[in-house]
Amino acid sequence: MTDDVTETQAITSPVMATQEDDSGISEKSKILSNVKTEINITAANASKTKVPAAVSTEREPGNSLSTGQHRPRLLMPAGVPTQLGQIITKDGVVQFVVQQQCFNQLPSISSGKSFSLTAIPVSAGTVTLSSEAIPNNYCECFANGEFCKNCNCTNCHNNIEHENERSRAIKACLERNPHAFRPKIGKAKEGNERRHSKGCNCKRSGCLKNYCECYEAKIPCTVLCKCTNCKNREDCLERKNLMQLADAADIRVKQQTAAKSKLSTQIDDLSASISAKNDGSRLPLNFISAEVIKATCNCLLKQAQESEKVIHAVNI
DNA sequence: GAGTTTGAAACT
DNA sequence: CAGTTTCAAACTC
Ligand SMILES: [Zn+2]
Ligand SMILES: [Zn+2]
Ligand SMILES: [Zn+2]
Repeated sequence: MTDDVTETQAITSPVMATQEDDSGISEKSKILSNVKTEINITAANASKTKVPAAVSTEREPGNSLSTGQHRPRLLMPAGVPTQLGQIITKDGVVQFVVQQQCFNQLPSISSGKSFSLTAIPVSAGTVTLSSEAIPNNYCECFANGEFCKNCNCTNCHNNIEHENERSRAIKACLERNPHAFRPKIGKAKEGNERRHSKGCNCKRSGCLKNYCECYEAKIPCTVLCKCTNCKNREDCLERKNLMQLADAADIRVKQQTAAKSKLSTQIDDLSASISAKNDGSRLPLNFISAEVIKATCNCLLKQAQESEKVIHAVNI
């Protein structure tokens, strides 16, 4: 019963007492932070929940290197509070502020909006929360401005059934941070090149791995970047080589795919011809003869040789 | 799949 | 503004 969901007014008065003006979340955040430090929560439990994010989702149709899957990189907008999952004491009970799932939104305390609480009994001193007691309030689907698809969020409201609620949440996020939901990396505007709006701060990747937001977006580092040992500047040889290699790999993949489909059709033709020869009275097995095996082997050999050629070309 | 590396965002 | 912490994605084996 201790995990029950209770109602809002359980929140301690100190939180309410301080501020009535609607001026800002930052005030609330401060207050909540103070509460947090008082409780002395172990670090692992203080689940900071991240907030709507401008995600660099611009995905250029043509250049799907490797998987083509872009990590939905979080470019956290400043000015958006991150105090979801706050823990508040009351009568020896730790309460965890939960919010409507998947809206990446700060529960509004002073406005008295209703949200649920998970209550966990606590002895004095440090508190340990089980991880399942901490709901995941951050949802990447929402951050992407999308409806929830295959995320394992519970009690999800980020769907068409809750359209009103959802658009309210979006609006609220945009009010706090006008840049929320806005892809911060690329705008391929005519004339000027697209670039990272803030630049990266890479130290160890040389900006040649997807850890680097610039590299991930396939753009060179700029003067805005504060990276060390950068090998992703416009004029950098390493960058150019890598790009070349990537292109070559891309070509290779395409050619292999083409070869595969060719082989596949050839096999289909073969089996069709077998069927044609088989007038119904005899088993097809009889026609897997030396002739057929030879033809198949030739196909495979041809494909192998082509792949070899391509790999050779790449290595030059 | 487990374990490590990495850097953005948050926080101080 | 710099140093620290956090944490999930990228990466490695
Ligand atoms: Zn970088
Ligand atoms: Zn950069
Ligand atoms: Zn760089």
